[in-house]
Formats: sequence, structure tokens, C-alpha cells
Amino acid sequence: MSSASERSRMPSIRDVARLAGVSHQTVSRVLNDHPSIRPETKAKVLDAISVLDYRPNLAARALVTSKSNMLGILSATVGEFGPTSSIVGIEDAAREEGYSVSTLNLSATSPEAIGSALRQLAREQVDGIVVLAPQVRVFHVLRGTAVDIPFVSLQTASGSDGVSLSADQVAGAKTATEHLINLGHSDILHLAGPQDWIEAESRMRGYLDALREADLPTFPPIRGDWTADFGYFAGQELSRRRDFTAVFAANDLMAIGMMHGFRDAGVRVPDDVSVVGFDDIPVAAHVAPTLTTVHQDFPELGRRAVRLLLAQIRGERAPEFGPLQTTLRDRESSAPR
Amino acid sequence: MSSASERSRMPSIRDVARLAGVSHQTVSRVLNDHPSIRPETKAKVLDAISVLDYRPNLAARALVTSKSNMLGILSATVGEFGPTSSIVGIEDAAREEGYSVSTLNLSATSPEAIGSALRQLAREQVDGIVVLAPQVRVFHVLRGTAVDIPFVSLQTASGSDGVSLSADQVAGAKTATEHLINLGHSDILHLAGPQDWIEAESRMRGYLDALREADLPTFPPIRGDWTADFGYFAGQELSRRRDFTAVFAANDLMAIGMMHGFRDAGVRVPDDVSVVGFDDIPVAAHVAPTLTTVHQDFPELGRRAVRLLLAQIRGERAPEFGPLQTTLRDRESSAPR
DNA sequence: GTGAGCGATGTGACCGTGCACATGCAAGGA
DNA sequence: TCCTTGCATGTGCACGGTCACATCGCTCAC
Repeated sequence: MSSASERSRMPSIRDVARLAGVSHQTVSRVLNDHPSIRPETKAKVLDAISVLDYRPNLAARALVTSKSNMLGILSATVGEFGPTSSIVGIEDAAREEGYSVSTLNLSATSPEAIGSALRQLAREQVDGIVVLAPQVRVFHVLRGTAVDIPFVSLQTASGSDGVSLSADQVAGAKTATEHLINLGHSDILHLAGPQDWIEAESRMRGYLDALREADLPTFPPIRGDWTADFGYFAGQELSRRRDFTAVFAANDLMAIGMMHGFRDAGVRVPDDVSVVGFDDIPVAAHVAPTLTTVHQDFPELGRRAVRLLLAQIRGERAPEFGPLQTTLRDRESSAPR
Repeated sequence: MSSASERSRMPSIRDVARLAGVSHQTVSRVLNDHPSIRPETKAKVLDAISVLDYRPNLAARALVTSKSNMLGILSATVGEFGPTSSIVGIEDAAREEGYSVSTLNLSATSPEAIGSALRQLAREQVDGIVVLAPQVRVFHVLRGTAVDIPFVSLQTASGSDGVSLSADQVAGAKTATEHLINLGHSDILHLAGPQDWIEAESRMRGYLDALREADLPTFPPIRGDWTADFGYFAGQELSRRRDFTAVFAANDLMAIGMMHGFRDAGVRVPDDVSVVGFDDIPVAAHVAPTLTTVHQDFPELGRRAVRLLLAQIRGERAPEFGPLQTTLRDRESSAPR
């Protein structure tokens, strides 16, 4: 009820110092828990802090230390399930370590857009950047840009020398394809992601590896755009062909759309064609037929990214964790030949 | 190739001033485009800026102005499609206005958790907060907290005096229910969201309004938790009852799960039971049967939130936009009685 | 006894901006 | 002509922290 606009000024460390009867520097030492502080002095200071409801001004700290305690997320994904889940993991891990998180969504992935996004993040003085931009070309821009902020990427580029990590996409895709092979399928198509995407390439490689090892014929992949709508279109088109009995789709959305396309064209899943997806989005277990797919732990991926990035920032040795395992979820959409 | 760790110091406005032969204050004026600056002076300064590749230090600016040019997002949603899409809209709009965005995910919605999240955001000196925490109780904490940072909420609380906005959930839910009524259904169940959620209440109200106006019987709603898994469970349970011919689910995920439950129990959709969802998530158009649902423009909602928030921050009059329209997407899951 | 060493604390400068105020100069009205 | 007014610019300080260095008292070894 009383005036809310009174706000004389937020208390500073000097106010705290005055109240506690010490110097401002002593207060600063308490805040950064410096070793040589007498316990009773510390108590006095902490007392004054809570009396005044003092909170350190992060801008001032950032100014003098030129560290912002903030991580940036550079995201070039529209808001799909996977990346979004990873972002949650990133934020949690970052907050746990005392970092705040500034997100920047890329609408375009042109070099200019990426460059300006990076500069923006640099202006904000983020201490490090997590890149969720799975396009190969983003990598080139990142390497080329002279902004020397530490960064990690959630996706592994093929011959990546930089720090990055990822679930083992190749292995996951290989497992998925082998699953179809074990069911007796020998003519297996691949509905791939866009050419430029790292994950699309990895998943395709896994598919090709599995077929090659089994001495089965490979088909030129159909290039999709990750969307269910494209999957639908592809399903309708494919229904005209009858030279295959199974399809491995590079993500669940396309798989689900494709099943719809098949359905509309009179092709039955799994009776006529088996379908396997990738990601295990929440609805995958509930669509009709339920979708066989490859599960991966997106939040954990995000958490690992943060740990890696912080090690880099602090100059510590990078923690070595093996590739994140993926697991096959065997459901109704895949059946024996 | 050359040393990257040389970094003597970033250029400051004084460096720019020296190079341009003016005072640092003149540089500052150019940066904030102050009216009384001679064009040629401005040109000289801009020249020096680009030569030095100068970038303003946001921390220093934040320190002196005690404005951070940063908005906070307080999100208590796990990463579902709707809120996530809105966040994209928020970020775009914010960046467009020159604000950066700091996201904070709430894992728990206890008053303590909310309080500490708010304080964290306050420490970061965000100029305003967009709240994506549709739980009623979050509102109470927000009102109660003494942090006087402007905020808007993406969801409208029933008798909300504070600034907030939302798609017209009640109208959308009413339309959905009326759609079922028009198809000839008279016994319509509602699979609701959790009790505490604002949107759950609004959608239930729309459902009840429609039934009341049509003089049809209402049933006690089934309380769900938004997840497809719960929907599946509910579908199986409901299959034992035969006192209804249609269900309006409070979101698509539950609707899809429920259709799965029905399917497993031998109940056919839409032959035996019609189903309508809410949100229009990307797979809704592709599941079997395709799901009739209510579409809403999540990104636009986020953009509006930012415009409202900025008006509040700048002390301008709040832009008045009517409730965001929702549209019914009539698909296969609903059929005449 | 005396100086080195260390623990506990204080002092002043500095980080890069914006703000309040001062200054100089040209234009315009009395 | 002189004073006012307004434009264009400069000067110094404040913002709220941290850092480097100084200070002071005490212990300990020679």
C-alpha cells in the first residue's frame, strides 16, 4: 500500500561496510569468501548484509572483472522437441554453476546473421557460448569469426577439431537400421534430413554403414526438411514405388507424417511397410501405429555441454565422457518381413 | 594464425574520442544519438568507431544507468510445444527492440523456488519479466513479492488486475465444444488439465459454458496432467464407461494419448467416440485419425507480451489488442453422432 | 632482541559509461 | 549594443564493485 517508487538507492558494499563497522574491501572479501577473514568479522558482515537486504550488483562486478557469469545459447532450431529439451538441460546446469543464460534465436542461418548474432552475444560479454546450430555452414562461420569466446557445439561435425559432443547419432541410426535388417527387411529406404545438417549426415551414415555391413543394397536417400508435412508428402510419393519394405526416417516428425501419407495412399504400416524414426518425441509412443524409434537423452546432452564449456572457460582439462548412448524403442510400426 | 591471446584491452569511448579528436562525452552522445551533434562531428566519431572496431560495454552502461536492456523469462513449463513457441516469439520481439533475453526455468513451483528465481532475475537487473508460469499459485507469489520489476504474464488469471494477456482460451474451448454439439453429440466429457493451471480452468469454463447454453448435461471433468501418457490411461479407463459419445481434451498431447488408449481398448475414433484437442501441435494433423483441435498463434502471443512489457517499462500507455483469436481445425477425429 | 613472515584489514585507484554542469560561440530581440 | 537563448561541445564525478598495495600486530626462528 505504501509508495513503491520511493527506492532511494540499492545498498552497496559500502553501506554494508559502514553498518558492520569494517571497510568495503572486507565486505568484498566476505562475498568472495576469501580465506583470511576472522569468523566473527564475517558474521558481522553477513549480519549487515541480511539487515540491509543487500544484493551484489552484477553489472558492477562484470565491469571490473570483465566476466559476466553468463552463458549464451546460440540456437538455429525452430523450436523442435530435441533442441528445446537440450536447452532445458543447459539452463539447469548453468544455473547450478551460478551462471545465467542468455538465449539468442537465429531465424536465418546466413553467415551475416550468424556473425551479427555472435557479435551481439559478445557485446553482452557472455563468458561462453553453447551452439545449437546443427548446420555445417554455421561451423565454418564460427571458426572464421574472430570473436574468441569459448564455445561448444551440441553437434559433432565430421572432422571437428574444436570441442563438441553429441549423442552417438551414427551408432543410433545404425542400430535402427539393423533392427529392420534383423526383422528380415532387405530393401530399406532412408528419409534423410536436409543436406546441410550435421545430424542428418550422421544418421545417414549409420544407415549406410548398417546396410553395407549386411551386404544389402542402398538407395539414394530422400532429402526431407524434418517436418511432418514433408513426411506426408514423401509417404504419398513413395506409395507409388514398391521396391522397398521398410523406411528409416531421420526424425520422428517425418516418420509420423510419412505414416499418414502411407495411410492415405492405402499402404499399411507395419503390414506393408515398416517404419522407424529417430528422437522418441513424447507422442511417438501413442500414434497409430506406435512408432519404433531411437531414444536419446537431450537434457543430459545439454548438461554435458555446459560442463565442457565451463571446463574450457576455467582452463581446466575437459571432462571426458563417452558418446551418449542411444536406445532403440521397439514399437508397433516395425514388424517382421 | 597470429596470436589470439594478445588482447591488450578493448577500446573504450575514450580511445574513440582520442582518435576522433573529440571528448568522450561527444562519443557517448553519438552512441545515444543525441540531437545536437554536428553531422561532420558525428561522421568523424563513427569513423573512429569502425576503425577501432569499438563496441559499447553493456556492463558499464548497465552500471551507470541501472538499466540492463535485458528481459527475463520466467518459465515453469517443461518444454512443451506451446510455451516453447511463445518463447521464440518473445525473443524475436525483444531482440528487435534491442533487448536481450535471459531465460530461467523453474523446475519446482514452490513459493520458495519462485521467490529465489525472481531474486535471481532481479540480481541480473532485468528491466522486465515475462512470466510463462500458468499456475495460479505463481501469481500469488508474484503479487506478494516485493521485487518491483515490471512483469507481464502470458496467461490471464481470472480476476487479474495486473497486466496480462492470452489467447482467448475460454472462447476457443467453447468453440471446440460447440463443434461437437453441432455434430449431434449430447454427452460430452472433458479431459481437463491440472487444477492449479489457469489455462486448464479457462478451457474447462469454455466447455461448461457451451454445454450450459445448449442445455446439455455436464460431467465432472477428469483431471489430467497434460501428458500423453495420462491421456492413454484415461482412454483405457473411459472405455469401460459408455455414457458419452465425445471427449474434449484440454490439450493435444492428452487427446492423442487418449485415442491410443481407446484404440487399445477397442473403442473406435471417431466411429464410437469423437475427440477434440487443443493447441494444434505439429503432429496433430498427421496422427491417425488426424486430430480436430483448436489452433492458437503462440509466437504472436509472445510478441504481444513483449510489446506490453516494454510499454510498461517505458511508462507508455499499454497497447490495447483484443484477445488473440483461436481457430478450429476440423479433422478426422470428430464426426457426426 | 630483531627482523622475517603471515594473517587480518584498510586505502586508493580503476573498470567504461552516462549525467549534471560549465563553457564557448552564434543568432536574435530589445 | 548588450543580454538572452540555444546549440555544440568539454569537464569532472558517480555508479558499485575488484585489485594491487600498504598497514598493523603477532608469532617464530636465529
